[in-house]
Amino acid sequence: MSKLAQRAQKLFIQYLRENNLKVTQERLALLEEIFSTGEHLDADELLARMKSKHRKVSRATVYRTLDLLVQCGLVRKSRLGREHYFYEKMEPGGGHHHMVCAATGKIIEFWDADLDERLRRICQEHNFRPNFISIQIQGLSEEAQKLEQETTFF
Amino acid sequence: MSKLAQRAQKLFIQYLRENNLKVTQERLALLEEIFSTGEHLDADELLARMKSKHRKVSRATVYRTLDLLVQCGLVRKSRLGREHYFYEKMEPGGGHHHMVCAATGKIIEFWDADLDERLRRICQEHNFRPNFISIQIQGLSEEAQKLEQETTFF
DNA sequence: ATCCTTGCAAACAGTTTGCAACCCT
DNA sequence: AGGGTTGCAAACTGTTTGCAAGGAT
Repeated sequence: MSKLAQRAQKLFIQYLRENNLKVTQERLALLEEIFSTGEHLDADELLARMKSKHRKVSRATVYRTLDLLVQCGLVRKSRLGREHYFYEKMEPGGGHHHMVCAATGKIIEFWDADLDERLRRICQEHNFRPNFISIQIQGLSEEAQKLEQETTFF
Repeated sequence: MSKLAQRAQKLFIQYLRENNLKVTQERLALLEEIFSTGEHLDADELLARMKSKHRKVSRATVYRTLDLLVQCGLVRKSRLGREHYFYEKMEPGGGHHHMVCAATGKIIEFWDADLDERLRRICQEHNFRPNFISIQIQGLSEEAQKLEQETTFF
């Protein structure tokens, strides 16, 4: 288990205790799985991974635990232009933005400090606190561009 | 009917004819309603408006017509961090971005030329054609900030 | 007359929830 | 022991689809 994962577990347990919630096998196993993998995953993916690797957990528990993790700030939940939510672990200083292909759903991550700074200023102007910023650019990825016939009038 | 709406209708009819589709009452009425109102609306809102104003149209037809309008570039469809899609008419030169409150779902529109330019450059770097850019910033609006107790560890 | 479109209701996908059995503390 | 938690299945929300009746060309 990585150092980050260990820290996350500690924080999660702390959060659970503080709120009179139980530290269960399922919750710890889910947290571990989330922090042991790459970036984006949706509930089904997580469920499948749990089924194959650690331990069987019900779909309901997956959703309920993800909810808890979002509430305590260890995971962020977004809807990137597609049909379902996806989740990703929060990493200290691991800020990044997303670019989403409107046709294929492909997600590209990128980071641009200038952009970030400008965004924060814009948020300020609108009295909007950017506790976490997640940009979503809809566009067409390379692959999609090949298939596309454009029909834009304006 | 505004000039923009008229132009949209003309283009829509042209699009329909070119594709061997029929110019029906329902389609025209839906287009008119979309172009006669403000910015964002979801399928249900549109359905409700049709029910009260012009003419009853079925939910299925609403979705099917919206699809057509998206395909011919007169309407854009996004998912702004929330549970359903929303649609908005395309206006020539009416580019704008969205900021979405992660808590309340409130949508703020804004425009920032610098930001736009920077985004286009980033898209280029990733071989991503931004046929339309729609940023989504997740954050907390003023109202939500009042209710919120922060629990962010990182 | 032909073929497309509509409306209905059923199907669907992803997510949420009520409840009895179960597990943490 | 007690109260939160799990798993199951049913409920739910938003969207899509099959099919018979109706409308556009």
